[in-house]
Amino acid sequence: MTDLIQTESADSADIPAYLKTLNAAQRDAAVAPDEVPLLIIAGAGTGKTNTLAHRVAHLLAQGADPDRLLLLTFSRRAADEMTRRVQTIASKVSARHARLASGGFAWSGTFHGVGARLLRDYAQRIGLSPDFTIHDREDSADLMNLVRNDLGHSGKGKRFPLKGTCLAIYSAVINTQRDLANVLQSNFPWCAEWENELKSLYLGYVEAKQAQQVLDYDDLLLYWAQMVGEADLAREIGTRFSHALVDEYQDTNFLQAAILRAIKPDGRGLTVVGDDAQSIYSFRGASVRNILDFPTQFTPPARQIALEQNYRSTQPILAVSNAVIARAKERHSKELRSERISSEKPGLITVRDETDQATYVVERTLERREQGIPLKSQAVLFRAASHSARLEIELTRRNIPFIKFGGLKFLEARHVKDLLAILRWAQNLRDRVSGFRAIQLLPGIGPKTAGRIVDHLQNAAPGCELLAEQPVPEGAREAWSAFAALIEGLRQGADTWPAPLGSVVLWYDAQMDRLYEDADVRRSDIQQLTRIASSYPNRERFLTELTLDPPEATSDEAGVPLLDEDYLILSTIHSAKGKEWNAVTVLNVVDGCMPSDMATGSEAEIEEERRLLYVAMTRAKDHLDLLLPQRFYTNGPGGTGDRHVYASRTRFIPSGLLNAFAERSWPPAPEPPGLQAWAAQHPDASKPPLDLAARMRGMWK
DNA sequence: TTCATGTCTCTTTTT
DNA sequence: GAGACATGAA
Repeated sequence: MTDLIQTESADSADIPAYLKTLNAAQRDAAVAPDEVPLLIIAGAGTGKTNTLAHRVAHLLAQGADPDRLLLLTFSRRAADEMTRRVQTIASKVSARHARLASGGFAWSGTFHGVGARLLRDYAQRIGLSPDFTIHDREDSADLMNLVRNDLGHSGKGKRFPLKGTCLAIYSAVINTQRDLANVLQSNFPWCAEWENELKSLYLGYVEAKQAQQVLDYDDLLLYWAQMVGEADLAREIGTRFSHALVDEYQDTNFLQAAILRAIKPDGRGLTVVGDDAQSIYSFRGASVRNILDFPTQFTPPARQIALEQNYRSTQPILAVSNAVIARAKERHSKELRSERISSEKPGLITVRDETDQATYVVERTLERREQGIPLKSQAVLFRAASHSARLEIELTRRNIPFIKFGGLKFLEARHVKDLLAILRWAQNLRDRVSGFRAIQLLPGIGPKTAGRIVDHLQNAAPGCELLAEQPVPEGAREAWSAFAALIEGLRQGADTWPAPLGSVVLWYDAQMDRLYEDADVRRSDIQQLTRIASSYPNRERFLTELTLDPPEATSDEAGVPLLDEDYLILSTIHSAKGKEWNAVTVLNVVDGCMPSDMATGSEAEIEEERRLLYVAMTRAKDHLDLLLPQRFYTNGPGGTGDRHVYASRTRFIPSGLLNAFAERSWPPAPEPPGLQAWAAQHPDASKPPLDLAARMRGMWK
């Protein structure tokens, strides 16, 4: 007894103050020696990111240099969260580190973002121009389309895969590092007949990117992986970073794992954190194998620490979540525990259709706000961005502010892309995608003329691109001169910012009424873009960083609500990972949405959908509602938009699980009209309201 | 060659 | 409800 107390007090005396808030397993993970690679298997809500942040704090306390820490994760939202938490906790280690609270950790971010920075640093040594531009998915698809047309793959008898599909296949090949035939057969069987054409298309695509000094998202990883495939560079980059810590490791793909192995071949200084039950990104090449096989990839093998104490959710919420994931086919068995007692079962609410669903959510949300739960602590989650459309209408109608994460981005709007294309083209006249798009904004100029101009410029010697002399049809000459002058002005004023933006907006504004019927709605987006642009120091930074770090939330109003304003969170489940809210509502928990109709092809896909539901449910701290519209509308093939299907409860919640939920219908079924109700309203009535039998008899009297 | 119009197909999740 | 593609008029 005495012994025990002594040990305990001795222990707690040894524990530095900044680690005292952790439990034993978390602390083990935080202070584990860095000579051996470390794998932290952490269930939902077990303080995963918090533990990672404390490990960073511990490394700093032991003298690590914050500029030599590589902190990586997959999604931007997770990266922001990780960076923020690490900064907060690391700044508490000592006065010396207090400055880390605001900034610091230069190498913290998404794989793609950090990759882009490293590639710029080493560009010259790997034959890359340091001012390469980065194409987002749409730009990449457009370039793919240009090449596709050049090769004559479009419009000949049988339909060739669309540009987006071509890019998706290409991306799958890169990220999984499998060969084309293999990927086609397993993921895109309906395109298998085009294998040869696709191969030549991809060669053309790669050549086009190189000619224009453009990288796409996948290149950021591919070039990085190739770069550290060279022993010299691998060593150099490996020693540049004393430690590499990766959050959400279950979402990494083959390339990302290869990068880590290359810079930390013996695993020294390497820490990865993840949860195989939350792997939801296999559609872009993520592989659970990365986390399952991690320990054995090193000698000595990685140390493994599991975190199973859940601090987030109440017991009843965790119970149903555990039950949902327990039915998964293959998983790292672990049972999360919670000590948060509650008598409130998660709700399973049946509503008639999506309109009722929206009304219910709004009323319930307001009710909860009355009970003291601010809107910001409530979230509505859904499988696909479009599922919240009706809810958004209802929220707007009732003047309830909200922010939506995921789905169609601001940057994907056509008019925003137009404006960016002008700026990008001015930055790099060889950028055919931007030029092709920008030039066609002029009246009287179509694809043919634009293509010709773009070709001319590509072949012109650098510095000799004479815009005013480009061949344009007579009718467009005047408009072209004005446009050429605008571009020249932009090129000369490349180092002033954001002043030149004004002239572009002015020019574009004049074109908008001709281009768009709803020009006024789009104008407010242009205003917002101007505001965002002004916050960057120069044009180059604006254009390169916007692709990797675009404004991630959209709201009904132009401009993000003020920070002190309260607003409801709407988010796709994918974008919700790593987050938590007091009250969580999940929309459309029906077969067809969860699992999505698009993802029922293979068992692996269905299993991922199950994990997706698990991720959604485990975001909730105190209140969880799953909504089951009895029918929902689809824009299915042949349908005109108002086709609806009758839906049934998701297969992931079988009947055996129902008693763990509080089942309700909404709106509540009306009291059956009849005597009882009537009698209740007329307690003194002795006669029925209408005695039909007496009337029948009376007809014959 | 551009531009307006009609028909057909496809519709997820993120960097 | 949008994008790809075809068709025909200017």
